[in-house]
Amino acid sequence: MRLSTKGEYASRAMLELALRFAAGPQHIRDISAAQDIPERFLEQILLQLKRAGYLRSRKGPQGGYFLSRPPEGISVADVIRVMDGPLAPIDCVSVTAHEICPKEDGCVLKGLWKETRDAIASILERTTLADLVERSRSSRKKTSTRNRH
Amino acid sequence: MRLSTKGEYASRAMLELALRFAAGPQHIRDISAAQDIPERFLEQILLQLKRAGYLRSRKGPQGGYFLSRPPEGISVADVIRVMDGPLAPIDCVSVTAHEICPKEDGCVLKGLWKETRDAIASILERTTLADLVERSRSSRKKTSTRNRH
DNA sequence: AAGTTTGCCTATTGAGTAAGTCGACTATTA
DNA sequence: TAATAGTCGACTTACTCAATAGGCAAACTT
Repeated sequence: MRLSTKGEYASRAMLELALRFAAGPQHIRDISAAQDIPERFLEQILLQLKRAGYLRSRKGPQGGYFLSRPPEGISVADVIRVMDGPLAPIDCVSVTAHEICPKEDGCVLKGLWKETRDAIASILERTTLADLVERSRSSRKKTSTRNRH
Repeated sequence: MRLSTKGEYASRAMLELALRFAAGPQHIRDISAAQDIPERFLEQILLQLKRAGYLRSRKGPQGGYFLSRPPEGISVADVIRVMDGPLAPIDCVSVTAHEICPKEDGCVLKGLWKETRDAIASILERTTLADLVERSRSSRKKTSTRNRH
């Protein structure tokens, strides 16, 4: 039940972009540095997220990446599905990659996998980047009040 | 968030063994046939589950595998952990493979992964092989009354 | 217009894992 | 003692993951 490194990096990068949403385009290099993600690897990840429609970009100096819509409109599930595919533990219970199970009869395990899928999806779908930003800001306030820019 | 084939096969095999728990040792071959799992592959899986303490075996004619304790005492989480390792999406929130996160401060995502892990674990830990057997029997009764042996 | 900055795209690599196969060995029982 | 069945380790094949690299295209600067 593992999340790929790519999926984790993508989540972190999107969070970073959500945190700086108001500040306009962000360079790959800066996101890479802020979140400690290999630059060339991050490049591919952002590109993938762009192709999926969650990011837009601008070239040249003052260029960079930015969310294609406000953080409220993008869930963690959206991000992970782009990077890692369906959330379901196995395909026969996936909503996005539904595949007919040859063993239709009394496959009790199928019910269990579906339950699992729904539990995962319900958490990741209702959690938006805006939620993460909010949590991030409130936890930062509690621990220390440093405002690095 | 994928379950490996091995994890799925293991679950199916254990369910099969739970269904036939009263009948004594079951041959690899029969489990393989009943659940449509490659025989030599299943061999390894059962061996692994044996080493983990969930199965016992007997050699020679009338030999085979059987659960080391009643189906109530083995959860699906137990089985999957043997085959695929920790249930957690990433190691820093795993109970079994806990690893210190270098980015301690305000890692909001960590909270989310933990929530996800707990949701998965709660389902798979409370579901025992006995539960699956029960569900299997009641659903079999509903759809048809064929009793293949 | 030239040059710099930045993202865009494709290919490649190296490591590791996943899924499955194989051959020989050992214990049990008829 | 022959047949049955599990045990063990090695091997294979294909694929995926994580990352790197090279050149291209757009945009901004001077």
